[in-house]
Amino acid sequence: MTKKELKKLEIIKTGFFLMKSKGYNGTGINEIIHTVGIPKGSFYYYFESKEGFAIEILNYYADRLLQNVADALTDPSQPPLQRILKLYKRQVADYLDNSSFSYGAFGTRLCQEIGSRHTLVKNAAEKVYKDLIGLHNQCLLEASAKGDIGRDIDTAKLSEFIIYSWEGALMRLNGSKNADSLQTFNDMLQDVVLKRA
Amino acid sequence: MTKKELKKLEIIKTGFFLMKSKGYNGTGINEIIHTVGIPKGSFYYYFESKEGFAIEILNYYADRLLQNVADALTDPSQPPLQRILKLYKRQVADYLDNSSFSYGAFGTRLCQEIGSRHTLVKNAAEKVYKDLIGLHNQCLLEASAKGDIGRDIDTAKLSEFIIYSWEGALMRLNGSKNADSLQTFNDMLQDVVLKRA
DNA sequence: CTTGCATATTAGACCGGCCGGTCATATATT
DNA sequence: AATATATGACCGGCCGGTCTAATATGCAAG
Repeated sequence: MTKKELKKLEIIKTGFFLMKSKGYNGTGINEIIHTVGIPKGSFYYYFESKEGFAIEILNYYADRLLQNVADALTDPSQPPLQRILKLYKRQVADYLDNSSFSYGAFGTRLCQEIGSRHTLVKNAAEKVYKDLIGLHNQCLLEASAKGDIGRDIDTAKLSEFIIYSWEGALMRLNGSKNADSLQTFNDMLQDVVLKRA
Repeated sequence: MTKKELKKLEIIKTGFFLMKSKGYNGTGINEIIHTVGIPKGSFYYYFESKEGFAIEILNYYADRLLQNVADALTDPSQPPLQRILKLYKRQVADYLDNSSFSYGAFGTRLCQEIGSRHTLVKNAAEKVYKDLIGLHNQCLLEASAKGDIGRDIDTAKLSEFIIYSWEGALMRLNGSKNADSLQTFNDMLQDVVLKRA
C-alpha cells in the first residue's frame, strides 16, 4: 500500500467515524481535515468532492462487510442456519469489542439523508444491500433444500426480512451505548424466525 | 383551532415533507418558509428555533401514530394476533394511498442524523419508540395468555423485534416508489413470526 | 357604529459564521 | 528538471437567527 493510499484510508476512516454520528450534512470538510490534521487542499487532492468522498467511504466498508458475510455464510463446516446465527453472534461480539464495526446501517443512513439527491451514493448503497440479500438467500436456499426450514418458506423474502430486522436493531444502538437491541435481534432470530421457519 | 394553530400546522406539515426526504441538516429554514410562503420572521414567531421546530413535527406525528396503533392493538372485536396483522396491513394500504404517512421512520431517522447532539429531539423520539413497544407488548401478552403464541416466547423482545423489522422495511422505501418492502414485512410477520411463535 | 389603542402577526433586511470548493504557490520526491 | 504532494488564503453562497418597522386584528369606551 502506497503512502498515498494509506493517507486516503486515514481520511476515509476519520470521515466514517464523524459521519456515523453526525450525518453527511452535519459533518463539514473543515471538521474532517482538522481531525486528520491536513490542510484543505490535501483533501481535494485525494478526493474529487464531498460526495465522491462519501462514496469511497461506503465502498471501503461495503467491501469488508460483504467479505465477512460471504465468508460466514458459505462456511461448509456449518449447517446453513448455524452460519446465519453465528454470523450475527459475531457481529454483536464485534460491536461489543469495538463499536466501530456497524457499517451496515451507515449506508442505509447515508441514503436516508442524501440518497434522494445524490444518486451515486444511493446506487452504491443499493448494490451492497442487494448483495447482502443475495448471500443470505443462497444460504437459506441451502437450508431449504436440506429441509432445515419449511420448503414453503419464501427464502428471498425471509432474507430481506432478516436484514430489515438487523438494520432496525442497528438503528437503535445510537447513543444507547449498549448492544441490547442487537442481542434481542439475535434471540428472536434464533427462537422465533429460524427455529420455527 | 385558532388561525395561529392552523398556520403552525401548515408549517409543521411542510417541514415534515421536506425533512423526510432531505434530512434535518439538509433542509434550510429558507427553503421551508419559501415553500410555505411566509417571511423569515414569521417562522421564528411561531417556533423558537429549528430544533424546537423539529420536536414539534415529531410530536405532532407521534401523537397521530400512537393513537392509531393504540386503537388497532386494543380492538376487542379481534383476537390479539389479528390486531397486529391488521394494523400493519392497514399501514401498508395507507402508504399506497398516500405516501405521506410513514411517520415511524421519521423519528428514527431524525435521531440518527442529529440525535447525538440534539438530545431533546432524541428524547422525544425515544419516548415514541418506548410507547410503541409497550402497546405491542400488551397485545402480545394477551395473545400469550390465550395460548395463541408459545408461553415461552419473550413478548417484550418479540415486540422490539417486530418494530425493528418494520422500521427496517420503512427505510427501504425511500425512493423505491413501491411498497414491496412493506409487503415483504407483512408476509414474513404473518408466515414466519406470528404463525409459528 | 366609530374611534383609538394594545396586541398579534407580517415582513424582510441584516448579522456573523460556516459551507463546499478553488487556486496559486511552496516544498518533497524522483 | 519534472512530477507528486502539501499548504492555507480566499471565494461566493447559504446557514440559523435577530431586529426593527409596518400592518392587521381584536376590543373597550364613547
